[in-house]
Amino acid sequence: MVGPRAKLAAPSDAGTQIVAAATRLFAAHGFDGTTVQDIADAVGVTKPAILHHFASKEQLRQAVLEGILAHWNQTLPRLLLKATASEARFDAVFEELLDFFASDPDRARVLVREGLDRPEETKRLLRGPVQPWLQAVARYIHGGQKSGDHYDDVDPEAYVVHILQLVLVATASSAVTQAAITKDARRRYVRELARIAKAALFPKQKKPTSRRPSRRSSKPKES
Amino acid sequence: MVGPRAKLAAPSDAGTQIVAAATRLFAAHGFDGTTVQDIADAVGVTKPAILHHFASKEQLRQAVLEGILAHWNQTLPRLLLKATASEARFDAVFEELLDFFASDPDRARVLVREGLDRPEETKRLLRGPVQPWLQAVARYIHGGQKSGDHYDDVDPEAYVVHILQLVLVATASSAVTQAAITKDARRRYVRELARIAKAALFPKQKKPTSRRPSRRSSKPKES
DNA sequence: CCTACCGATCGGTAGG
DNA sequence: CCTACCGATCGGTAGG
Repeated sequence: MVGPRAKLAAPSDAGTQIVAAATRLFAAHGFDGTTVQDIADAVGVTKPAILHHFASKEQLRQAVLEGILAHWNQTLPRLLLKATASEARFDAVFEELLDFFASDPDRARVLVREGLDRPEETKRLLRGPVQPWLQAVARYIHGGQKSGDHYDDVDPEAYVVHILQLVLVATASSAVTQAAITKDARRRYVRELARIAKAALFPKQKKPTSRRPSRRSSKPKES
Repeated sequence: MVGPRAKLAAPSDAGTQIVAAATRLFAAHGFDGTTVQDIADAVGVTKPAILHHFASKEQLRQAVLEGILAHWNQTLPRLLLKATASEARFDAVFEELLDFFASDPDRARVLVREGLDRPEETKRLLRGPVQPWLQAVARYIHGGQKSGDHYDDVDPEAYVVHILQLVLVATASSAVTQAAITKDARRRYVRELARIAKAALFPKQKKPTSRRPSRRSSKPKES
């Protein structure tokens, strides 16, 4: 142990640096496509040094996943507090959900890969720690249906799963899929993503052929 | 060479079998998570036999991708011929699109993995051979907007990208994500996926609280 | 946390 | 000479 002064000077200790590098490399190349040596090189230590902090490559993977889920559990409750079945709230919450993943696409990439590489473990995750959050959002939507704010043929549980999945993969591979959009890709990509999620939930008051922004107050039109 | 009779008797030759096994294994474990020996074991031959047909593991990956794209190019034109901006047509075309991927989820899994593992190559694919198909669908939607069948705030290019992405990932990881739905998961999963894609495109005539299927002629309801 | 290694297995290729 | 493989092993590298 070092002195109390040094404790605050080194909050980013070795283990944290290793998990950060591993998250980035697992996201880019996958678990099998990343060697312990790759991580050691990224951190600037030797391979045995990595395996001193994490007894196996497998334990390093679990640490990466736990780091992502911890960040999730820290952010999601605050995000859900904002959620009600009003249109303005939806925009705010959805934008925050996007920002949460977009702020570090590597998290989304790791999660998408995990679903492909380890389906059974991911199922247990979905049926366990993740389930309550999905159910909470589904209940919000169900409440919005009763009050007439949402379409009544929405399947709240399935809707939440699909939209979360769409946000995940859209974030994970945004750099790739935006290549299919000819110009102003980033803005249109995010905008349409939010529009789809919203249009599948909220009935529109205005006619499809009318152009006047009749009721919405400050719609950020393209300039 | 053998006699002409034997030529027709062996349409599923060694190369075809190898590509089929490689597709399945790459889908489940990824390119780096699959060894040439794994593929050899799956086919029932030795490793050098695999590397006789495909000079390297890398060339085998390209053969797998080409097989998927060939199947795509064979099916998509017929599928697009059906597409017009009518609601009934949308149901039929979207169902076929789902069936196309759902009939072999491994294809979707390989494509999702490819987007993560080789972003630059995937970008080139999207901007090259895939682009015309996306543009064609986008033009259909644009036409539907002009005739008032679709919302006028749909971004056709971005919509096509997102919905294709959603169908891809929903197919690739359906077994996993359905675990988050408590009961009757498969039916509700597919049904809500189609509903989201459709609700983001077609304005609804009926009020959100009404239940009667007012105008649709032969909706394929659950039996 | 390093140097120095292990059992095994990697993708790929030799001669036959 | 060709093809479609085999048993064995190449030089390197994996996780530990």
